[in-house]
Amino acid sequence: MAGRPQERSRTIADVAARAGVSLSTVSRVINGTAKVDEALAAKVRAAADELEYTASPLARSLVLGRTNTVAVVVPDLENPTFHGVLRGLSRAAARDGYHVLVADSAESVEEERILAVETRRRCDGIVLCAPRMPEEDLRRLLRQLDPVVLVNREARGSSAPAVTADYRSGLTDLLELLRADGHRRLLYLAGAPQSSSNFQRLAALRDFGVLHPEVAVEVTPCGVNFADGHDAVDRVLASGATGVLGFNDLVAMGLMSGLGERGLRVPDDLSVTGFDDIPFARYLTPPLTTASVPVAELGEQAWHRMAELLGSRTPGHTILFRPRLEQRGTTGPAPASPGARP
Amino acid sequence: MAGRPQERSRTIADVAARAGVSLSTVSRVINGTAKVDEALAAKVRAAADELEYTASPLARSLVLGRTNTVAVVVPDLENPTFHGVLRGLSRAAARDGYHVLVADSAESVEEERILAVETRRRCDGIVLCAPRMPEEDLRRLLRQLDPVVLVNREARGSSAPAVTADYRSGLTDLLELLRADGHRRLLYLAGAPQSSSNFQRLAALRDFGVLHPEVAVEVTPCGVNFADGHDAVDRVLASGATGVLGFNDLVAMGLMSGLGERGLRVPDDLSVTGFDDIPFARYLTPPLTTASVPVAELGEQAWHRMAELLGSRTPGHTILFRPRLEQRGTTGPAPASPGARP
DNA sequence: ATGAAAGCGCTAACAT
DNA sequence: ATGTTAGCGCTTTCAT
Repeated sequence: MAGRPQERSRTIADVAARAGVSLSTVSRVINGTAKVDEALAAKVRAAADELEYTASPLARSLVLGRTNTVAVVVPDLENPTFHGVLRGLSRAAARDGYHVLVADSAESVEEERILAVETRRRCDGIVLCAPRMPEEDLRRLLRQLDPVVLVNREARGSSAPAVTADYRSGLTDLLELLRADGHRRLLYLAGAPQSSSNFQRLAALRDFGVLHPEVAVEVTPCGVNFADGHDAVDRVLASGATGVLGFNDLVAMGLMSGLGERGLRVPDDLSVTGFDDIPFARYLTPPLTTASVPVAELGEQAWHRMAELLGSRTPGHTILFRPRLEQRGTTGPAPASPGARP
Repeated sequence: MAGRPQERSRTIADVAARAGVSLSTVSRVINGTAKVDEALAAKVRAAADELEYTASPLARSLVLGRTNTVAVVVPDLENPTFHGVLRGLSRAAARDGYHVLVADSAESVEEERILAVETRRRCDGIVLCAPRMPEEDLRRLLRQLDPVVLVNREARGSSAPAVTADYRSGLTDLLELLRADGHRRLLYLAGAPQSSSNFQRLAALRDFGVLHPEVAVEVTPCGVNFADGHDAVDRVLASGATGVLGFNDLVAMGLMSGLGERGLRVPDDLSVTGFDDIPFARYLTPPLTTASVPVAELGEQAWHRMAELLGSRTPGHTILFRPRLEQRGTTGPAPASPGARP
């Protein structure tokens, strides 16, 4: 004798009727917002249980002006970094009873703005990953989106808190490592030219150039994916560099794969570094030397900043994770005779 | 003379007042639901533009009984399979003007049920990935969740459409490949014992055992992660198998890493296969032989099934993607003397 | 073709 | 302590 599925879910009025009380009393009992006689309260709870009542989040949101939802806007759900951020954020938010909406702008900077604004209307705040948006556009957008937390970049002139990694110091560590290993010709495979984190890496390169004029550092545009790294192999070989810094782990892996196809050995012929320390990095053969960025923690901290904003507590400060150098198997002493290659 | 940020967003009443018309007229113009005099319509549009008005999705949802949102519930956002599903789903849904909510049950089967039911109230339908939920519980849950689309498993006795890969045939392909390469002792590293896709793989094992009694096939519990595969290396060596089938690519990679540490070579000493064909699989050294599952398409098709359900069109049929065998570098002829190992 | 008014399900004054 | 009522912002009868 299975009952047919309930056509429409129960409303607070059903519960009130069944318990023989007013709507407000039900509301008060459910939310514990005011004192209600224990006998009545019990009746209400019983009625609610019997009807399997739960309040409509929609109706509550409308009247409370609060959705208990935040959205995370990312340029590309394919990127391992955003997986981590999303995971960290989603779990942290869930612990505080918040839901998360995810919006993927599919790499389009145009879309990103529209998407963020539209999405904003369905939630209480935005966690924004917009690495390539020009800073001026970003500032304007941030005002529309408020409250908003930035991930992986900052915005000068805005009070929006950011949660990011210190890409500059991470790359500096990698550069110093290669220098200490005797490398004197280095090549950086650049990521998206407009992106904030690429910019920071270039800054590290400049600092390094000033500090160590004896080391030649070149830059070549490359990209952010495995395929980009793979395709860069010719330029890498032509450069004569003995140490190559990939924009990220994916690029480094792609390069290593291409190098392997050419019969070159890492780190014997060439040292290679990545960036991010994605889960597989340590398991490559050889394991990838990289700068480790705690992506899930980035997401978690992004939530904490957001929670502060939502609770109108003191706006949290921007927080920077310093990447940790992971010296593994793809870097080693510079080869004695860099020219001597197959 | 920058205006201060608008405190509250504009309502339809603001637009009506500014255009000198009634609320209904504004609504009709905005939604194109009825004929409105062109002159009036123009005034409304102008007013809406000037006020940067967009209707509150919340209020619309409440009155329309439709949120234009679907949720995807996954057991673990860390799993590469779900990344793909989420990506495919999110983009496909976005094309149809739908938003996506993501809920991560953090592996807890208990939570999963509560989470799904709770999340369901905030959206129009659920895309459910619940590989380990007992089938009876699942059936009950499906009724509460309706409409719902299942990913990566089916539920007998329920009309909920499913989108999944045919894990059984995928594993069969892998088994046949190893057999053709002369392997006569095989070992399967099992995933989560309760999981549907593990179950299907075991079915393939049984079929294969019947068909090819000359091949010995063992099963050992292992897991679903890199670390699980890595930790299985002792059991693998003890088994005397010359061909090992990892539950998935992660497990296979972990195993290969462990094998490497022991000085064993793949595929010379041992053949290894994965499952899924995650993005890195082809780039490992050697590239991983695996059964390719198009995860993003799984997500995309899940959306299409959901869209059918939401449009109350004929409920879509369950759809099965047949994994494609990717014969790459980790499999090869069985070694002449399987016992002769370091 | 347009407007007035009811109502989606809920909360929070405001009464009592 | 409990009930009555207004109202969140919108769509949709129902009149005109």
